[in-house]
Amino acid sequence: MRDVAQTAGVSIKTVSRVVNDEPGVTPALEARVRDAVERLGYQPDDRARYLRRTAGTSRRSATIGFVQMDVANPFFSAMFRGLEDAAKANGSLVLAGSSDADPVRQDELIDTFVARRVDGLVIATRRGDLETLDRELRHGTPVVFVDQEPPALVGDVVRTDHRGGATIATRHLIDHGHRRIAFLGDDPELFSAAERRAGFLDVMAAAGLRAPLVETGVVDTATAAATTERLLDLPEPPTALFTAQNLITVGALIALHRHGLADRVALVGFDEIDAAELIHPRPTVIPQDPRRIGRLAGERLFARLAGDTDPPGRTILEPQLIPRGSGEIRPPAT
Amino acid sequence: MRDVAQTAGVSIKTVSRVVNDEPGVTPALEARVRDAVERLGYQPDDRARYLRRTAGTSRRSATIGFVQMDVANPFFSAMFRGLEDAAKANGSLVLAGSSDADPVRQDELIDTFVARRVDGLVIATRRGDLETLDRELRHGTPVVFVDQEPPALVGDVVRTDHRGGATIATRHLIDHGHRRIAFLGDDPELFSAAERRAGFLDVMAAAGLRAPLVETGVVDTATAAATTERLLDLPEPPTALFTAQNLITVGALIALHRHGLADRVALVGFDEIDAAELIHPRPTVIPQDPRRIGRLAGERLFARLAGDTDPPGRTILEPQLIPRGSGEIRPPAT
DNA sequence: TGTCTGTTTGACAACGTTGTCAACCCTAGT
DNA sequence: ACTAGGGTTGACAACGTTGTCAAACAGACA
Repeated sequence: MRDVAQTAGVSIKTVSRVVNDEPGVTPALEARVRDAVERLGYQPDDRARYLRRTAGTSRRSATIGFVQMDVANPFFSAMFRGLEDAAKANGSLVLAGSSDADPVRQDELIDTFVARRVDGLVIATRRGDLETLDRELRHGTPVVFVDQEPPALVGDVVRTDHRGGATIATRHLIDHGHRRIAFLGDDPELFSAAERRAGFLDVMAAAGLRAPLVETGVVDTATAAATTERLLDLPEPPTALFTAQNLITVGALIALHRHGLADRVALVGFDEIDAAELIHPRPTVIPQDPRRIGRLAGERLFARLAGDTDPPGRTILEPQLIPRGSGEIRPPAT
Repeated sequence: MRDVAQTAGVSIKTVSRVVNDEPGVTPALEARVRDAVERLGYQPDDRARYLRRTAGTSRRSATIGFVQMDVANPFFSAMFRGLEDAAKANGSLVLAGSSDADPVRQDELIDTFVARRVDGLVIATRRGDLETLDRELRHGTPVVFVDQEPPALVGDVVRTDHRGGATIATRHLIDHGHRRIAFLGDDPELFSAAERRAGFLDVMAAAGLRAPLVETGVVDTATAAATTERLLDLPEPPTALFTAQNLITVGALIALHRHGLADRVALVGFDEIDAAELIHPRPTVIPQDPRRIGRLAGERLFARLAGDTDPPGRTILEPQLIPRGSGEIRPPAT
């Protein structure tokens, strides 16, 4: 900027005025400055700009931080996109990092984001405790939790009704005559996984059914396939599966195909899966809407930044079941 | 930081020394400072830090910018992850934005990233011309192009050998006896799409075959399905399809299934598709490795930042065909 | 005891920008 | 011709941090 001022033969303040479209600059001078800007390829430094501005008006860094489990997971990348849409509407950018469900990495990311003075944080946390966050919350940085819910309601939450979705899925299978229903879910340390399991157990108990086939800690497709095969080999195998996450659904379907049981054992999955149209039987699922979750989380955040001081609240999305075939298979006559 | 200094009863420089682990601070003072930092929940402001540092040692903002078509596209989110891995290894973060293949939005993103003084840019550009980039390149900001290639080799390029992959796919179909092969590809304004089409046409010509069934501008699954149905209804329908992108492959498969021709018409697709194991017949594909592309792009960028001044070069990944069934279907005896 | 050395500490400028305010110029009104 | 007033311009401080350098202090040696 100093160079530009020198080239144009004006003070740096005048250059500042021109690049900020402030009124009160003679057209002739403005033209000289713009010309110099062009020639030198000058671009203002937002870091210095925001540094100075935080004092006067309450300008922000126009950046929000998104801590997720894994950027490459379609569920999170769709959420990312929703968040980006909200950020764009508010002239902001999104800094994103993957925690891989590692609490240490998660804290590192939060620290780094805060050091850069992001205006707010959106977090899909695995962790129960939130020591690191405490500091930021005290600092006044707004935090929105997505998908997962922290033990205490220290910030807004946007998520699917995991428990309700699981309830619908389980009831659907019971209504289609199933009694021996297996549950396959992720690590119950995750709020979402625990809730889905709880929903399953609720409905089973309410229907007076025992639930001996509850598998947790199923983290990927391969494990899901292996677990499913083990269940199918039991003396009394399940007549239906409730697979409580997208990767698990895919793994279970692979196992069913291998055993030639895809048309005999019912399956309802949580989350939509890609290419569902091409799979036989077409899978019945309870889809989430991650892009919407991301967008809503972003909107909550920007509402906070705009001055909303309501106590933290929950935005719960109610999922619906999409019957497509696999969930409507009836149990064998016995 | 001033507050911390006041609380601990020392100068702000001493606080700076403590938080930066500089040597030469009495243990007693250091303890007082650390205590004050803890009590006040102080966190240094990286913006100011880097602002000051750019002068002395050649410190960077420890941020790189990633301009992609769509964060939510699995191809790009995998690439994002690879880039993040490389960034993490270099203590950096990734700022990402979706251009939706809109040149205006793309330029906006580039401008914003540069205004934040990212250390480098990774760009998956749709665009032919690169006006906006010119300025950054002159400025010395390194740029790595991924997946797509700009008209002039103004920066490093990391991408799959689109043309070579298309060659392999086409030859594979010809080797299995096909003569009437249809091509379905994305907008040829995209470098990758143009290259794949060129590879297809090369091989067809070399084999002395005419290629009247070349469909371009197929941008999504629905269009791909409709186009495929139109082709199948021709008086002389193709006996094989080369679908030059993941979404197109899915759309074509849906159309084939609807017509009951999935076992009769051969198909080879560019890009891996999810749940391939579950689809019948299992799709033969030429997969790319987007995560690796992202990682390599990141490594090129950090090599540049470390002082590498070689002329810009290409890193081309050679894809391989995975035969899984759909590509090995032979044409009807006529 | 005086001096020299080395270690610890702090005052100050600077990074690139904008907010504040005073100085300046021009025009118009007396 | 002088002054008031408005519009244009620039000098300077400040944002939060670190680099530079000098001051202050302590200890060791003659």
